Amino acid sequence: MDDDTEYAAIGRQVGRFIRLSERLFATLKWSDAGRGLERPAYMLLSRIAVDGPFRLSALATDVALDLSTVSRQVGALETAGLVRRATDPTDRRASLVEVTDVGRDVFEENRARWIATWQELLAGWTPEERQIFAALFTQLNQSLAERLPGAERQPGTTSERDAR
Amino acid sequence: MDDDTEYAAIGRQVGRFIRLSERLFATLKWSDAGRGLERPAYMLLSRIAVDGPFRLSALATDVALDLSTVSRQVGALETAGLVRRATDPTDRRASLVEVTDVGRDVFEENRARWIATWQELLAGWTPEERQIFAALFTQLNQSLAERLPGAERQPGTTSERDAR
DNA sequence: AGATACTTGCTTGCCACAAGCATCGGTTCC
DNA sequence: GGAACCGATGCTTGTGGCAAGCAAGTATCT
Repeated sequence: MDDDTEYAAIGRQVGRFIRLSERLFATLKWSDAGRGLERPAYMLLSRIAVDGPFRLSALATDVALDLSTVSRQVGALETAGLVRRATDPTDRRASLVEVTDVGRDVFEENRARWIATWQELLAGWTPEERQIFAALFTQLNQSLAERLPGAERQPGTTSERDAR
Repeated sequence: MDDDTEYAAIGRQVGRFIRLSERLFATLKWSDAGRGLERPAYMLLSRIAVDGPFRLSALATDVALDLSTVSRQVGALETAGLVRRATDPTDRRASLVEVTDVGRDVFEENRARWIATWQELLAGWTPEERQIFAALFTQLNQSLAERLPGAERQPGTTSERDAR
């Protein structure tokens, strides 16, 4: 009974959070050095910059986006010169996407800004709170990823989550 | 610094979470009894059902959506019969939106489903973890809301939904 | 041949911005 | 006192745009 309200509280906060963080994303100034890039492109850029060359398909499963979307976004990143494609020598159907020097700069700048945003947002928190929150959040994402349909993670080939 | 990575970790989880929860929303079956409602309509419905009659403008600030969007979604809800509008007697420009009986049923059903989802997702968590997480999450949303532009919330009494 | 890695065309959901309409509240003018 | 006016407010509607998925196509691998 009252247990309900506990879950309900979380559910409610989640709903609110999604909305708010969407707006947060939207209002952030992304350093794109004048290139007209979309928000999700930066998500991909950061994945690429952090975890080395990716195949498009690997990226797609990693961020839980349709391959077609990834294809377009990577295309945009490539046009903007933040990312470079090389055909996979072992399979010429596939491309390996990797970050360029410019791309890395842009990434670093955005990363710094993003981190600063969170430092600001979590200013009043104790280190323990931050730590616990991060841990629980990670755990939640884990469950979420497992629960989602189409999240057939085959261990081995895909080096998705866990990052650095 | 290592401090960076802590904030970075949270930031990263946030990004991931947004994506995942979008998919979670998308895969959820909303009880709409055959009415073709969009996802955000249910968000509004739940706000209306829980916190009584709302003015559209109050709803908009509450959920951090543009008034035009709210207007359309409420229109859809009204057409679907889940919600009813009455002109505010004290100000005939304004409408008070309130939930209908059917709307309440739909809301309850969705709420139950939503709660069940979270029970499932947080199955492995201890009560303490859930509680802490809920609290921190709430706090985070608070900071987020304050930080967002156009959120000129006064800390005192933030009940922007008096109206009635 | 059949699977795989991607690309491209199309549709849909969702959002914001801007212009417009009705109403309100206060001021001015008679 | 009341009519006329004026800017502010509550909402609606028109429009445009991004991002996501699906489906069909192309090239390549096995």
